[in-house]
Amino acid sequence: MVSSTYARRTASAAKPFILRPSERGELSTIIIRSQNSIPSTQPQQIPLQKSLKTDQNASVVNDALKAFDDMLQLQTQPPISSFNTLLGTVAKSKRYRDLFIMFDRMAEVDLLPDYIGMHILLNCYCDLKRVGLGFAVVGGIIKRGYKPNIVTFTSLIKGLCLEDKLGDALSLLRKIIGFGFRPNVKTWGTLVNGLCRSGNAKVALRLHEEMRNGTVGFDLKFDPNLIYYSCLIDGLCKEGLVEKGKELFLEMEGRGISADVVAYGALINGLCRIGDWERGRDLFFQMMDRGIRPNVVTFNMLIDALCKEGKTDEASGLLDFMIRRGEKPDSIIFNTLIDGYCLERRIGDARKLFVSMRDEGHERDVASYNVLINGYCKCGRSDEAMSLFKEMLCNKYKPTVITFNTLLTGLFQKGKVKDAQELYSSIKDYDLTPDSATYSILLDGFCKNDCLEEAIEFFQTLEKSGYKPNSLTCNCLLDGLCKAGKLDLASELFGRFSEMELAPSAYTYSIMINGFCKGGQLEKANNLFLEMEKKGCAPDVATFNTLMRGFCDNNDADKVVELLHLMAERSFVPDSYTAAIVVDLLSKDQSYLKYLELIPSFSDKGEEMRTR
DNA sequence: ATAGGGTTAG
Repeated sequence: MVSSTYARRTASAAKPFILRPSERGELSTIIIRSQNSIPSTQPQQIPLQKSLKTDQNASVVNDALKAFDDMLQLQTQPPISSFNTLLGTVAKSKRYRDLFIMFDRMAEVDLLPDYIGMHILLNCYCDLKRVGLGFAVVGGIIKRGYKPNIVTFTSLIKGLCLEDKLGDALSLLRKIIGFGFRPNVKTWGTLVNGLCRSGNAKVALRLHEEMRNGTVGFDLKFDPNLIYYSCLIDGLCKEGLVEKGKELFLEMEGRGISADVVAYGALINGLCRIGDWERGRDLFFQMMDRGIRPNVVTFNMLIDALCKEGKTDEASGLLDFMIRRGEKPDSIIFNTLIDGYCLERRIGDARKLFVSMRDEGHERDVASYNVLINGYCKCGRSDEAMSLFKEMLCNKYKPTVITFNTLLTGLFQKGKVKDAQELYSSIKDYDLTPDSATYSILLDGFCKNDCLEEAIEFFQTLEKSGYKPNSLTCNCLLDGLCKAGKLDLASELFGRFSEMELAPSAYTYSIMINGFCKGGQLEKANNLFLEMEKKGCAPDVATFNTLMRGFCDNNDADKVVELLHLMAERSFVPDSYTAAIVVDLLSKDQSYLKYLELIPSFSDKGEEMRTR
């Protein structure tokens, strides 16, 4: 190992520590007084500083920053490990902007970070989704004569996962295993988390099972812990595989690992999301019986679940209960409840809570505004949504892409195409970049407001700018073209999917099938239905419904019945659209009454699905 | 002194 170089400078070379607005867009700066100004013990805060009021770690971090500033000015420099401790504290609080300033300050006095310090920097880049810079740091680590270890690679794997480079993460893992590195439980946890967050919980589960069963194909010390299991359980639950999650939960406890509030939360949230509020509540009580104290996050899951069920008053009661238990509500809880009122179209109550937040000293954040703006938009009150937007700007809240996407949706819904276009062009003025959702909203908005030309033109501009539209964005235009009867243009765009390296989804096919059906080209619709299966894209209930609706409207009842049989064969659960088609079919021709027998077989399956 | 977990808004 190479020892770190300390070149010392006089204490006066170090500047007072001035923190700039951090990554999270905090509104002001704080100044930590340097020794030679006022010898105060407390860091001075300018009142505008928002995050610090709510951030419990803020004082710890501020103390660390002050100590760091002091240490840089000492005549006898403390050991590098002391700097590392402070770097580690700030890194843990995710105050990356401050962390970079610390590294800058160190560089100013020629104090090179050592092995640990470089890993803190590496991990920081990975968290910021700048894994390329992370690799550069690794290059620096090697250049300095250090050897990367499993910590180095775990950080890189996380960075790759965060940038959605799952394939690269996996091949890096394979490579280091080949080099003889031994991934540990944190490495596996990182990978499992990465897989789950990118919608690959099933892959994570397979990996888990292979490791557990010893069939993974390489030498492995499998020693899962609570956090590892929590990642997996949460990932499975988020993909709706709650029963698998429960199994893993039991497997974990079977290994003597007791669940904590997070592990329980994963399951409770999973159950709530699939609408199994009863079992979610039971689990909540079970958790409390075991002496595990629910916290704000747990309560938020339940409050959100109640809100989504339309039981906002009960949700509000639960919030009171939480407060009585001594948990301090945070902005997320309030935002959830405000959203609940909005969902119920109780915009007055939503506004009241929004106002009372400020009056009672609870910090609002940009999401509070976004939620309420969405509420107004959903109620068709886009003017009030826009005034709220202006109000948030006046109050120095920085809008996000979500703010714009919400407003754009609201404006298009009210047919205010010009306003929407204007708002869209203003996005860049806020240092924001539209995302794929913005593009979809624009395309969809143009199409639904009879501005097909604008939609086509916008799409072309996007492509010319080098942007690669994703399939969801293409679907918007595709749907617009189909609904406008421009089947030739739609077919052309559909035909370009592979050239654009996009895979049509079941939804894409449904759009095209619907287009052909409405255009009276039933055969083409049917061929597309057959084609999608050949290409490995499984139709879903909506695809069946679309095609059946086409045949039904075309009075081809036999074909509808054939498709109904096919659905039943494949254990599809029919929905209300399916039901409407069947009803239509029967009203057209009583002789199809005999096919009613299909319905009980469906509903049995539906029941089975629900109770499983 | 460096790597891994849960909640809201489109």
